[in-house]
Amino acid sequence: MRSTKTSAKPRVRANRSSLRLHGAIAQDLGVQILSGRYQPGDVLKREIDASVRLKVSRTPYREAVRMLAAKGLVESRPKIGTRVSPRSRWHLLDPDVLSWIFEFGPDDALLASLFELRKIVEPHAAALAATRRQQDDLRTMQRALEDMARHTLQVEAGRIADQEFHSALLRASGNPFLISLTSGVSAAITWTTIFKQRRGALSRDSLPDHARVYAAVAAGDAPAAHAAMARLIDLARGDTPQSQPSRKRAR
Amino acid sequence: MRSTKTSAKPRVRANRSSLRLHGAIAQDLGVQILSGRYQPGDVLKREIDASVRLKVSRTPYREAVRMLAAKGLVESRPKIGTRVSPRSRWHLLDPDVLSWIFEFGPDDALLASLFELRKIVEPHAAALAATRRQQDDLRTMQRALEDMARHTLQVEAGRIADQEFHSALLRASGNPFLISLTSGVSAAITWTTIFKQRRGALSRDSLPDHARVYAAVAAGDAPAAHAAMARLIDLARGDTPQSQPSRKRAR
DNA sequence: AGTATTTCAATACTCAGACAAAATGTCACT
DNA sequence: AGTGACATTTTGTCTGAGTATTGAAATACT
Repeated sequence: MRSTKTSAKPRVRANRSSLRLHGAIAQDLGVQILSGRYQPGDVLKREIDASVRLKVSRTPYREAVRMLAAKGLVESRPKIGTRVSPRSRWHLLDPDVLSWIFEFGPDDALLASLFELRKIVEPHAAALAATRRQQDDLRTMQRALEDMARHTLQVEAGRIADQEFHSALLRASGNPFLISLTSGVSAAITWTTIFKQRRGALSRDSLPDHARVYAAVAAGDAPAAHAAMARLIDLARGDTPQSQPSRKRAR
Repeated sequence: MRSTKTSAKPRVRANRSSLRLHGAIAQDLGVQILSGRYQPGDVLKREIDASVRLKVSRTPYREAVRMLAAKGLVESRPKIGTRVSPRSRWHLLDPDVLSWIFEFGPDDALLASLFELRKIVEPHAAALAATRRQQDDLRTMQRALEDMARHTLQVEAGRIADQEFHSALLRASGNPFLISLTSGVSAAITWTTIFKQRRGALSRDSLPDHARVYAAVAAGDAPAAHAAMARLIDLARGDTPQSQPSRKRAR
Protein backbone atom coordinates (compact mmCIF):
# COMPACT_ATOMS: atom_id res chain seq x y z
CA MET A 1 0.00 0.00 0.00
CA ARG A 2 1.56 3.23 -1.09
CA SER A 3 0.81 5.95 1.39
CA THR A 4 -1.86 7.46 -0.82
CA LYS A 5 -2.91 9.48 2.17
CA THR A 6 -3.92 12.74 0.58
CA SER A 7 -1.71 12.80 -2.45
CA ALA A 8 -4.88 13.92 -4.24
CA LYS A 9 -3.47 13.38 -7.67
CA PRO A 10 -6.30 14.02 -10.10
CA ARG A 11 -4.81 11.45 -12.43
CA VAL A 12 -7.53 11.91 -14.94
CA ARG A 13 -7.63 15.40 -16.28
CA ALA A 14 -11.05 16.64 -17.19
CA ASN A 15 -9.48 18.98 -19.70
CA ARG A 16 -12.29 18.57 -22.16
CA SER A 17 -15.47 19.05 -20.23
CA SER A 18 -17.30 17.99 -23.35
CA LEU A 19 -15.71 14.61 -22.86
CA ARG A 20 -17.45 12.75 -20.17
CA LEU A 21 -15.45 11.06 -17.50
CA HIS A 22 -15.21 7.84 -19.46
CA GLY A 23 -14.05 9.76 -22.51
CA ALA A 24 -11.34 11.51 -20.55
CA ILE A 25 -10.13 8.23 -19.10
CA ALA A 26 -10.10 6.63 -22.54
CA GLN A 27 -8.06 9.51 -23.90
CA ASP A 28 -5.70 9.30 -20.96
CA LEU A 29 -5.09 5.59 -21.38
CA GLY A 30 -5.09 5.82 -25.16
CA VAL A 31 -2.36 8.43 -25.19
CA GLN A 32 -0.29 6.39 -22.76
CA ILE A 33 -0.59 3.33 -24.96
CA LEU A 34 0.13 5.12 -28.22
CA SER A 35 3.04 7.00 -26.70
CA GLY A 36 4.66 3.73 -25.67
CA ARG A 37 4.17 4.28 -21.96
CA TYR A 38 2.32 0.97 -22.09
CA GLN A 39 3.77 -1.57 -24.49
CA PRO A 40 1.88 -4.25 -26.38
CA GLY A 41 1.59 -7.28 -24.14
CA ASP A 42 1.59 -5.24 -20.94
CA VAL A 43 -1.37 -5.82 -18.69
CA LEU A 44 -3.05 -2.85 -17.12
CA LYS A 45 -3.74 -2.74 -13.44
CA ARG A 46 -6.81 -4.61 -12.40
CA GLU A 47 -9.75 -2.37 -12.83
CA ILE A 48 -10.47 -2.07 -9.14
CA ASP A 49 -7.00 -0.64 -8.47
CA ALA A 50 -6.94 1.46 -11.59
CA SER A 51 -10.24 3.10 -10.78
CA VAL A 52 -9.11 3.82 -7.24
CA ARG A 53 -5.90 5.31 -8.58
CA LEU A 54 -7.81 7.53 -10.96
CA LYS A 55 -10.30 8.40 -8.25
CA VAL A 56 -13.25 7.30 -10.27
CA SER A 57 -15.68 4.47 -9.89
CA ARG A 58 -15.38 1.27 -11.85
CA THR A 59 -18.24 2.20 -14.17
CA PRO A 60 -16.57 4.94 -16.23
CA TYR A 61 -13.25 3.13 -16.10
CA ARG A 62 -14.77 0.00 -17.57
CA GLU A 63 -16.53 2.04 -20.24
CA ALA A 64 -13.21 3.61 -21.15
CA VAL A 65 -11.65 0.17 -21.50
CA ARG A 66 -14.53 -0.90 -23.71
CA MET A 67 -13.87 2.08 -25.96
CA LEU A 68 -10.20 1.23 -26.23
CA ALA A 69 -11.08 -2.38 -26.95
CA ALA A 70 -13.45 -1.21 -29.68
CA LYS A 71 -10.49 0.55 -31.27
CA GLY A 72 -8.34 -2.55 -31.07
CA LEU A 73 -5.93 -1.12 -28.52
CA VAL A 74 -6.61 -3.52 -25.66
CA GLU A 75 -8.25 -6.84 -24.99
CA SER A 76 -9.53 -7.99 -21.64
CA ARG A 77 -10.40 -11.40 -20.31
CA PRO A 78 -11.35 -12.69 -16.88
CA LYS A 79 -8.53 -13.90 -14.73
CA ILE A 80 -6.00 -12.45 -17.18
CA GLY A 81 -6.77 -8.78 -17.01
CA THR A 82 -6.70 -6.12 -19.69
CA ARG A 83 -3.66 -6.29 -21.89
CA VAL A 84 -2.42 -4.03 -24.64
CA SER A 85 -2.95 -5.64 -28.02
CA PRO A 86 -0.18 -6.09 -30.59
CA ARG A 87 0.25 -3.09 -32.85
CA SER A 88 -1.07 -4.93 -35.85
CA ARG A 89 -4.51 -4.94 -34.24
CA TRP A 90 -4.63 -1.22 -33.57
CA HIS A 91 -7.11 0.73 -35.68
CA LEU A 92 -4.62 3.39 -36.69
CA LEU A 93 -7.04 5.15 -38.99
CA ASP A 94 -9.59 5.64 -36.23
CA PRO A 95 -9.98 9.39 -35.74
CA ASP A 96 -9.48 9.20 -31.99
CA VAL A 97 -6.46 6.94 -32.30
CA LEU A 98 -4.93 9.37 -34.78
CA SER A 99 -5.56 12.33 -32.52
CA TRP A 100 -4.05 10.45 -29.59
CA ILE A 101 -1.00 9.58 -31.66
CA PHE A 102 -0.43 13.21 -32.46
CA GLU A 103 -1.42 14.38 -29.00
CA PHE A 104 1.98 14.06 -27.41
CA GLY A 105 3.98 15.00 -30.44
CA PRO A 106 3.85 13.17 -33.71
CA ASP A 107 6.22 10.48 -34.80
CA ASP A 108 8.06 11.55 -37.95
CA ALA A 109 8.12 8.06 -39.41
CA LEU A 110 4.42 7.64 -38.84
CA LEU A 111 3.66 10.98 -40.43
CA ALA A 112 5.70 9.85 -43.41
CA SER A 113 3.66 6.65 -43.60
CA LEU A 114 0.50 8.71 -43.50
CA PHE A 115 1.74 10.76 -46.42
CA GLU A 116 2.55 7.56 -48.24
CA LEU A 117 -1.07 6.54 -47.82
CA ARG A 118 -2.29 9.92 -49.01
CA LYS A 119 -0.05 9.67 -52.04
CA ILE A 120 -1.64 6.36 -52.87
CA VAL A 121 -5.25 7.19 -52.14
CA GLU A 122 -5.91 10.83 -52.86
CA PRO A 123 -4.87 10.96 -56.52
CA HIS A 124 -7.16 8.07 -57.32
CA ALA A 125 -9.88 9.67 -55.24
CA ALA A 126 -9.46 12.85 -57.27
CA ALA A 127 -9.77 10.88 -60.48
CA LEU A 128 -12.96 9.25 -59.26
CA ALA A 129 -14.26 12.61 -58.10
CA ALA A 130 -13.69 13.99 -61.56
CA THR A 131 -16.10 11.44 -62.98
CA ARG A 132 -18.67 11.39 -60.20
CA ARG A 133 -18.77 14.83 -58.60
CA GLN A 134 -22.14 16.47 -58.20
CA GLN A 135 -22.92 20.15 -58.29
CA ASP A 136 -22.88 20.62 -54.55
CA ASP A 137 -19.51 18.87 -54.31
CA LEU A 138 -18.09 21.47 -56.65
CA ARG A 139 -19.76 24.25 -54.73
CA THR A 140 -18.28 23.03 -51.46
CA MET A 141 -14.82 22.70 -52.96
CA GLN A 142 -15.00 26.13 -54.49
CA ARG A 143 -16.11 27.71 -51.25
CA ALA A 144 -13.23 25.97 -49.49
CA LEU A 145 -10.83 27.38 -52.06
CA GLU A 146 -12.17 30.87 -51.50
CA ASP A 147 -11.82 30.49 -47.76
CA MET A 148 -8.25 29.29 -48.18
CA ALA A 149 -7.55 32.41 -50.18
CA ARG A 150 -9.34 34.81 -47.87
CA HIS A 151 -7.78 33.55 -44.68
CA THR A 152 -4.36 32.01 -45.08
CA LEU A 153 -2.92 28.85 -43.61
CA GLN A 154 -1.54 31.04 -40.84
CA VAL A 155 -5.03 31.22 -39.45
CA GLU A 156 -7.19 28.48 -38.02
CA ALA A 157 -9.99 29.27 -40.43
CA GLY A 158 -7.67 28.81 -43.38
CA ARG A 159 -6.44 25.45 -42.18
CA ILE A 160 -9.99 24.29 -41.69
CA ALA A 161 -10.76 25.34 -45.24
CA ASP A 162 -7.81 23.25 -46.43
CA GLN A 163 -9.16 20.21 -44.65
CA GLU A 164 -12.63 20.93 -45.93
CA PHE A 165 -11.33 20.96 -49.49
CA HIS A 166 -9.81 17.52 -49.18
CA SER A 167 -12.82 16.26 -47.27
CA ALA A 168 -15.15 17.47 -50.00
CA LEU A 169 -13.00 15.84 -52.64
CA LEU A 170 -13.11 12.49 -50.90
CA ARG A 171 -16.85 12.88 -50.51
CA ALA A 172 -17.13 13.60 -54.21
CA SER A 173 -15.40 10.31 -54.97
CA GLY A 174 -18.65 8.65 -53.98
CA ASN A 175 -16.85 5.79 -52.30
CA PRO A 176 -17.87 5.42 -48.65
CA PHE A 177 -14.60 3.75 -47.73
CA LEU A 178 -12.55 6.51 -49.24
CA ILE A 179 -14.75 8.98 -47.40
CA SER A 180 -13.99 7.24 -44.14
CA LEU A 181 -10.31 7.99 -44.68
CA THR A 182 -11.02 11.69 -44.28
CA SER A 183 -9.84 11.75 -40.69
CA GLY A 184 -6.47 10.34 -41.68
CA VAL A 185 -5.99 12.90 -44.40
CA SER A 186 -7.03 15.68 -42.06
CA ALA A 187 -4.57 14.56 -39.43
CA ALA A 188 -1.77 14.60 -41.96
CA ILE A 189 -2.74 18.07 -43.12
CA THR A 190 -2.98 19.42 -39.61
CA TRP A 191 0.40 18.21 -38.54
CA THR A 192 2.14 19.17 -41.72
CA THR A 193 1.07 22.76 -41.36
CA ILE A 194 1.96 22.76 -37.69
CA PHE A 195 5.40 21.46 -38.54
CA LYS A 196 5.84 24.14 -41.12
CA GLN A 197 4.96 26.93 -38.77
CA ARG A 198 6.93 25.40 -35.91
CA ARG A 199 10.07 25.54 -38.00
CA GLY A 200 9.16 28.95 -39.31
CA ALA A 201 9.63 27.57 -42.77
CA LEU A 202 8.34 29.82 -45.46
CA SER A 203 5.19 28.04 -46.48
CA ARG A 204 4.75 27.50 -50.15
CA ASP A 205 1.51 28.90 -51.38
CA SER A 206 -0.44 25.73 -52.00
CA LEU A 207 -3.46 27.58 -53.32
CA PRO A 208 -2.56 27.24 -57.01
CA ASP A 209 -2.03 23.51 -56.52
CA HIS A 210 -5.47 23.16 -55.02
CA ALA A 211 -6.97 25.28 -57.75
CA ARG A 212 -5.46 22.99 -60.37
CA VAL A 213 -7.05 19.98 -58.70
CA TYR A 214 -10.37 21.73 -58.55
CA ALA A 215 -10.24 22.74 -62.19
CA ALA A 216 -9.53 19.21 -63.30
CA VAL A 217 -12.30 17.77 -61.14
CA ALA A 218 -14.75 20.39 -62.33
CA ALA A 219 -13.79 19.70 -65.95
CA GLY A 220 -14.31 15.99 -65.40
CA ASP A 221 -10.74 15.31 -66.48
CA ALA A 222 -9.79 12.29 -64.40
CA PRO A 223 -6.16 11.89 -65.51
CA ALA A 224 -5.49 15.58 -64.94
CA ALA A 225 -7.11 15.42 -61.51
CA HIS A 226 -4.93 12.44 -60.63
CA ALA A 227 -1.80 14.22 -61.74
CA ALA A 228 -2.65 17.49 -60.04
CA MET A 229 -3.38 15.81 -56.74
CA ALA A 230 -0.21 13.73 -56.91
CA ARG A 231 1.77 16.89 -57.45
CA LEU A 232 0.02 18.67 -54.59
CA ILE A 233 0.85 15.90 -52.15
CA ASP A 234 4.45 15.64 -53.25
CA LEU A 235 4.91 19.35 -52.71
CA ALA A 236 3.18 19.24 -49.33
CA ARG A 237 5.31 16.31 -48.30
CA GLY A 238 8.42 18.24 -49.15
CA ASP A 239 7.72 20.37 -46.12
CA THR A 240 7.71 17.54 -43.61
CA PRO A 241 10.84 16.97 -41.55
CA GLN A 242 11.94 13.93 -43.46
CA SER A 243 10.33 12.09 -46.27
CA GLN A 244 12.71 9.31 -45.41
CA PRO A 245 11.29 5.81 -45.16
CA SER A 246 10.02 5.59 -48.67
CA ARG A 247 12.51 5.08 -51.45
CA LYS A 248 9.70 5.78 -53.81
CA ARG A 249 9.90 5.02 -57.44
CA ALA A 250 8.36 7.39 -59.90
CA ARG A 251 4.60 7.33 -60.13
CA MET B 1 -47.32 0.06 -23.25
CA ARG B 2 -47.71 -3.00 -25.36
CA SER B 3 -48.85 -5.90 -23.25
CA THR B 4 -45.41 -7.43 -23.03
CA LYS B 5 -46.72 -9.59 -20.26
CA THR B 6 -44.62 -12.70 -20.63
CA SER B 7 -43.49 -12.44 -24.21
CA ALA B 8 -40.06 -13.38 -22.84
CA LYS B 9 -38.22 -12.45 -25.99
CA PRO B 10 -34.53 -12.86 -25.30
CA ARG B 11 -33.83 -10.01 -27.65
CA VAL B 12 -30.11 -10.34 -27.30
CA ARG B 13 -28.85 -13.59 -28.61
CA ALA B 14 -25.79 -14.92 -26.86
CA ASN B 15 -24.84 -16.77 -30.01
CA ARG B 16 -21.16 -16.24 -29.50
CA SER B 17 -20.37 -17.18 -25.93
CA SER B 18 -16.92 -15.76 -26.52
CA LEU B 19 -18.59 -12.41 -26.84
CA ARG B 20 -19.50 -11.15 -23.48
CA LEU B 21 -22.95 -9.79 -22.92
CA HIS B 22 -21.90 -6.28 -23.84
CA GLY B 23 -20.28 -7.58 -27.00
CA ALA B 24 -23.44 -9.41 -28.00
CA ILE B 25 -25.53 -6.31 -27.41
CA ALA B 26 -23.13 -4.19 -29.41
CA GLN B 27 -23.30 -6.65 -32.29
CA ASP B 28 -27.06 -6.74 -32.07
CA LEU B 29 -27.41 -2.97 -32.18
CA GLY B 30 -24.60 -2.59 -34.68
CA VAL B 31 -26.24 -4.94 -37.14
CA GLN B 32 -29.54 -3.17 -36.75
CA ILE B 33 -27.93 0.18 -37.48
CA LEU B 34 -25.89 -1.02 -40.44
CA SER B 35 -28.83 -2.87 -41.88
CA GLY B 36 -30.90 0.30 -41.86
CA ARG B 37 -33.28 -0.88 -39.19
CA TYR B 38 -32.18 2.25 -37.36
CA GLN B 39 -31.55 5.24 -39.58
CA PRO B 40 -29.06 8.04 -39.00
CA GLY B 41 -30.74 10.64 -36.81
CA ASP B 42 -32.95 8.12 -35.06
CA VAL B 43 -32.68 8.11 -31.31
CA LEU B 44 -32.51 4.80 -29.50
CA LYS B 45 -34.75 4.10 -26.59
CA ARG B 46 -33.54 5.56 -23.35
CA GLU B 47 -31.10 3.16 -21.81
CA ILE B 48 -33.35 2.25 -18.92
CA ASP B 49 -36.06 1.02 -21.28
CA ALA B 50 -33.66 -0.55 -23.73
CA SER B 51 -31.95 -2.59 -21.05
CA VAL B 52 -35.28 -3.76 -19.72
CA ARG B 53 -36.34 -4.72 -23.21
CA LEU B 54 -33.17 -6.70 -23.74
CA LYS B 55 -33.47 -8.22 -20.30
CA VAL B 56 -30.05 -7.11 -19.22
CA SER B 57 -28.89 -4.60 -16.70
CA ARG B 58 -27.88 -1.12 -17.66
CA THR B 59 -24.17 -1.83 -17.20
CA PRO B 60 -23.56 -4.05 -20.24
CA TYR B 61 -25.99 -2.03 -22.31
CA ARG B 62 -24.09 1.16 -21.61
CA GLU B 63 -20.81 -0.54 -22.40
CA ALA B 64 -22.25 -1.68 -25.70
CA VAL B 65 -23.28 1.88 -26.52
CA ARG B 66 -19.77 3.06 -25.66
CA MET B 67 -18.37 0.54 -28.12
CA LEU B 68 -20.70 1.72 -30.86
CA ALA B 69 -19.84 5.32 -30.09
CA ALA B 70 -16.15 4.43 -30.33
CA LYS B 71 -16.83 3.17 -33.83
CA GLY B 72 -18.63 6.34 -34.80
CA LEU B 73 -22.04 4.71 -35.14
CA VAL B 74 -23.87 6.56 -32.37
CA GLU B 75 -23.51 9.61 -30.20
CA SER B 76 -25.20 10.10 -26.86
CA ARG B 77 -25.87 13.16 -24.78
CA PRO B 78 -27.94 13.80 -21.68
CA LYS B 79 -31.48 14.99 -22.25
CA ILE B 80 -31.23 13.98 -25.91
CA GLY B 81 -30.53 10.30 -25.73
CA THR B 82 -28.41 8.14 -27.97
CA ARG B 83 -28.81 8.91 -31.62
CA VAL B 84 -27.46 7.22 -34.71
CA SER B 85 -24.72 9.31 -36.26
CA PRO B 86 -24.70 10.38 -39.92
CA ARG B 87 -23.14 7.81 -42.20
CA SER B 88 -20.15 10.00 -42.91
CA ARG B 89 -19.03 9.50 -39.31
CA TRP B 90 -19.17 5.72 -39.39
CA HIS B 91 -15.83 3.96 -39.24
CA LEU B 92 -16.57 1.69 -42.17
CA LEU B 93 -13.12 0.13 -42.17
CA ASP B 94 -13.41 -0.98 -38.57
CA PRO B 95 -13.26 -4.78 -38.57
CA ASP B 96 -16.37 -5.15 -36.45
CA VAL B 97 -18.32 -2.67 -38.52
CA LEU B 98 -17.35 -4.54 -41.67
CA SER B 99 -18.40 -7.86 -40.20
CA TRP B 100 -21.71 -6.35 -39.10
CA ILE B 101 -22.27 -4.95 -42.56
CA PHE B 102 -21.85 -8.35 -44.09
CA GLU B 103 -23.65 -10.12 -41.29
CA PHE B 104 -27.13 -9.80 -42.69
CA GLY B 105 -26.18 -10.14 -46.29
CA PRO B 106 -23.79 -7.82 -48.05
CA ASP B 107 -24.74 -4.80 -50.06
CA ASP B 108 -23.59 -5.22 -53.64
CA ALA B 109 -22.80 -1.56 -54.05
CA LEU B 110 -20.76 -1.52 -50.89
CA LEU B 111 -18.83 -4.59 -51.92
CA ALA B 112 -18.08 -2.85 -55.20
CA SER B 113 -16.80 0.16 -53.30
CA LEU B 114 -14.60 -2.09 -51.26
CA PHE B 115 -13.13 -3.56 -54.42
CA GLU B 116 -12.55 -0.07 -55.69
CA LEU B 117 -10.51 0.62 -52.60
CA ARG B 118 -8.58 -2.61 -53.02
CA LYS B 119 -7.87 -1.72 -56.61
CA ILE B 120 -6.40 1.56 -55.46
CA VAL B 121 -4.46 0.37 -52.46
CA GLU B 122 -3.22 -3.15 -53.03
CA PRO B 123 -1.23 -2.61 -56.22
CA HIS B 124 0.71 0.19 -54.58
CA ALA B 125 1.12 -1.92 -51.48
CA ALA B 126 2.54 -4.69 -53.63
CA ALA B 127 4.98 -2.26 -55.19
CA LEU B 128 6.11 -1.09 -51.77
CA ALA B 129 6.35 -4.68 -50.60
CA ALA B 130 8.64 -5.44 -53.53
CA THR B 131 11.12 -2.88 -52.26
CA ARG B 132 10.79 -3.48 -48.54
CA ARG B 133 9.90 -7.13 -48.00
CA GLN B 134 11.99 -9.04 -45.49
CA GLN B 135 12.85 -12.70 -45.59
CA ASP B 136 10.09 -13.77 -43.24
CA ASP B 137 7.53 -11.83 -45.28
CA LEU B 138 8.48 -13.91 -48.28
CA ARG B 139 8.39 -17.09 -46.24
CA THR B 140 4.89 -16.30 -45.00
CA MET B 141 3.64 -15.47 -48.46
CA GLN B 142 5.15 -18.62 -49.90
CA ARG B 143 3.61 -20.78 -47.22
CA ALA B 144 0.25 -19.14 -47.90
CA LEU B 145 0.63 -19.94 -51.58
CA GLU B 146 1.37 -23.56 -50.80
CA ASP B 147 -1.65 -23.76 -48.53
CA MET B 148 -3.82 -22.25 -51.24
CA ALA B 149 -2.60 -24.95 -53.59
CA ARG B 150 -2.94 -27.83 -51.15
CA HIS B 151 -6.41 -26.98 -50.01
CA THR B 152 -8.53 -25.13 -52.52
CA LEU B 153 -10.81 -22.14 -52.12
CA GLN B 154 -13.63 -24.64 -51.67
CA VAL B 155 -12.28 -25.31 -48.21
CA GLU B 156 -12.09 -23.01 -45.23
CA ALA B 157 -8.37 -23.60 -44.88
CA GLY B 158 -7.80 -22.50 -48.45
CA ARG B 159 -9.74 -19.30 -48.02
CA ILE B 160 -7.79 -18.50 -44.88
CA ALA B 161 -4.58 -19.02 -46.83
CA ASP B 162 -5.83 -16.55 -49.43
CA GLN B 163 -6.45 -13.94 -46.78
CA GLU B 164 -3.11 -14.70 -45.19
CA PHE B 165 -1.37 -14.07 -48.49
CA HIS B 166 -2.86 -10.61 -48.83
CA SER B 167 -2.33 -9.90 -45.16
CA ALA B 168 1.34 -10.82 -45.43
CA LEU B 169 1.72 -8.64 -48.48
CA LEU B 170 0.28 -5.62 -46.73
CA ARG B 171 2.53 -6.34 -43.77
CA ALA B 172 5.50 -6.47 -46.11
CA SER B 173 4.67 -2.99 -47.34
CA GLY B 174 6.01 -1.74 -44.04
CA ASN B 175 3.35 0.93 -43.79
CA PRO B 176 1.31 0.66 -40.57
CA PHE B 177 -1.68 2.37 -42.12
CA LEU B 178 -1.75 0.04 -45.07
CA ILE B 179 -1.46 -2.85 -42.63
CA SER B 180 -4.49 -1.59 -40.76
CA LEU B 181 -6.51 -1.99 -43.96
CA THR B 182 -6.07 -5.76 -43.77
CA SER B 183 -9.51 -6.31 -42.30
CA GLY B 184 -11.15 -4.51 -45.18
CA VAL B 185 -9.29 -6.55 -47.75
CA SER B 186 -10.11 -9.75 -45.91
CA ALA B 187 -13.80 -8.89 -45.81
CA ALA B 188 -13.79 -8.31 -49.54
CA ILE B 189 -12.05 -11.61 -50.15
CA THR B 190 -14.39 -13.52 -47.88
CA TRP B 191 -17.54 -12.23 -49.48
CA THR B 192 -16.29 -12.53 -53.00
CA THR B 193 -15.58 -16.22 -52.57
CA ILE B 194 -18.90 -16.72 -50.81
CA PHE B 195 -20.66 -15.02 -53.69
CA LYS B 196 -18.87 -17.21 -56.16
CA GLN B 197 -19.84 -20.40 -54.43
CA ARG B 198 -23.35 -19.22 -53.76
CA ARG B 199 -23.94 -18.76 -57.46
CA GLY B 200 -22.14 -21.96 -58.24
CA ALA B 201 -19.99 -20.01 -60.63
CA LEU B 202 -16.99 -21.89 -61.81
CA SER B 203 -14.26 -20.23 -59.85
CA ARG B 204 -11.27 -19.19 -61.82
CA ASP B 205 -8.08 -20.62 -60.46
CA SER B 206 -6.51 -17.55 -58.93
CA LEU B 207 -3.39 -19.37 -57.85
CA PRO B 208 -1.29 -18.39 -60.90
CA ASP B 209 -2.26 -14.75 -60.36
CA HIS B 210 -1.08 -14.91 -56.78
CA ALA B 211 2.08 -16.67 -57.81
CA ARG B 212 2.84 -13.88 -60.27
CA VAL B 213 2.48 -11.29 -57.52
CA TYR B 214 4.72 -13.30 -55.26
CA ALA B 215 7.38 -13.71 -57.91
CA ALA B 216 7.49 -9.99 -58.59
CA VAL B 217 7.66 -9.13 -54.90
CA ALA B 218 10.37 -11.71 -54.29
CA ALA B 219 12.33 -10.38 -57.25
CA GLY B 220 12.03 -6.85 -55.92
CA ASP B 221 10.38 -5.76 -59.14
CA ALA B 222 8.00 -3.04 -58.00
CA PRO B 223 6.35 -2.20 -61.33
CA ALA B 224 5.73 -5.87 -62.04
CA ALA B 225 4.27 -6.38 -58.57
CA HIS B 226 1.97 -3.42 -59.12
CA ALA B 227 0.79 -4.76 -62.44
CA ALA B 228 0.33 -8.31 -61.23
CA MET B 229 -1.72 -7.25 -58.25
CA ALA B 230 -3.87 -4.93 -60.35
CA ARG B 231 -4.60 -7.83 -62.68
CA LEU B 232 -5.39 -10.16 -59.80
CA ILE B 233 -7.93 -7.76 -58.36
CA ASP B 234 -9.55 -7.06 -61.69
CA LEU B 235 -10.03 -10.75 -62.27
CA ALA B 236 -11.36 -11.32 -58.77
CA ARG B 237 -13.73 -8.41 -59.17
CA GLY B 238 -15.09 -9.93 -62.33
CA ASP B 239 -16.81 -12.50 -60.19
CA THR B 240 -18.84 -10.08 -58.11
CA PRO B 241 -22.48 -9.41 -59.02
CA GLN B 242 -21.98 -5.92 -60.28
CA SER B 243 -18.79 -3.99 -60.52
CA GLN B 244 -20.32 -0.54 -60.54
CA PRO B 245 -20.66 1.29 -57.24
CA SER B 246 -23.87 3.24 -57.14
CA ARG B 247 -23.71 6.84 -56.19
CA LYS B 248 -25.17 7.18 -52.75
CA ARG B 249 -25.09 10.44 -50.91
CA ALA B 250 -23.54 10.10 -47.48
CA ARG B 251 -25.46 12.97 -46.10
C1' DA C 1 -43.46 42.66 -29.27
C1' DG C 2 -39.26 40.84 -28.83
C1' DT C 3 -35.27 39.36 -26.18
C1' DA C 4 -32.67 37.85 -22.39
C1' DT C 5 -32.85 35.02 -18.20
C1' DT C 6 -34.54 31.61 -15.10
C1' DT C 7 -36.60 27.46 -14.07
C1' DC C 8 -37.72 22.84 -15.08
C1' DA C 9 -37.73 18.19 -16.60
C1' DA C 10 -35.63 14.44 -19.16
C1' DT C 11 -31.73 11.85 -19.90
C1' DA C 12 -27.35 10.18 -19.72
C1' DC C 13 -23.62 9.99 -16.26
C1' DT C 14 -21.38 8.53 -11.99
C1' DC C 15 -21.15 6.13 -7.72
C1' DA C 16 -21.06 2.09 -4.48
C1' DG C 17 -21.17 -2.59 -3.29
C1' DA C 18 -22.55 -7.09 -4.08
C1' DC C 19 -22.59 -11.42 -6.54
C1' DA C 20 -21.71 -14.38 -10.91
C1' DA C 21 -18.88 -16.36 -14.41
C1' DA C 22 -14.65 -17.56 -16.65
C1' DA C 23 -10.07 -19.02 -16.93
C1' DT C 24 -5.78 -20.25 -14.98
C1' DG C 25 -3.03 -22.73 -11.81
C1' DT C 26 -2.75 -26.25 -8.03
C1' DC C 27 -3.20 -30.40 -5.84
C1' DA C 28 -4.94 -34.72 -4.62
C1' DC C 29 -5.96 -39.04 -6.55
C1' DT C 30 -5.66 -42.69 -9.76
C1' DA D 1 2.67 -39.32 -15.25
C1' DG D 2 -1.80 -38.12 -16.24
C1' DT D 3 -6.44 -36.54 -14.96
C1' DG D 4 -9.96 -34.46 -12.75
C1' DA D 5 -11.69 -31.59 -8.84
C1' DC D 6 -11.08 -27.29 -6.73
C1' DA D 7 -9.38 -22.82 -5.31
C1' DT D 8 -8.20 -18.28 -6.78
C1' DT D 9 -8.07 -14.20 -9.40
C1' DT D 10 -9.98 -11.10 -12.46
C1' DT D 11 -13.39 -9.40 -15.37
C1' DG D 12 -18.38 -9.47 -16.00
C1' DT D 13 -23.16 -8.46 -14.48
C1' DC D 14 -26.69 -6.76 -11.40
C1' DT D 15 -29.02 -3.36 -8.45
C1' DG D 16 -30.41 1.07 -6.80
C1' DA D 17 -29.30 5.46 -5.73
C1' DG D 18 -27.88 10.13 -6.62
C1' DT D 19 -25.52 13.89 -9.95
C1' DA D 20 -24.75 16.71 -14.02
C1' DT D 21 -25.94 18.36 -18.36
C1' DT D 22 -28.84 20.17 -21.65
C1' DG D 23 -32.83 21.53 -24.39
C1' DA D 24 -37.07 23.72 -23.91
C1' DA D 25 -40.61 25.97 -21.62
C1' DA D 26 -41.75 29.70 -18.61
C1' DT D 27 -40.74 34.11 -16.99
C1' DA D 28 -38.83 38.59 -16.45
C1' DC D 29 -37.04 42.52 -18.74
C1' DT D 30 -36.32 46.03 -22.37
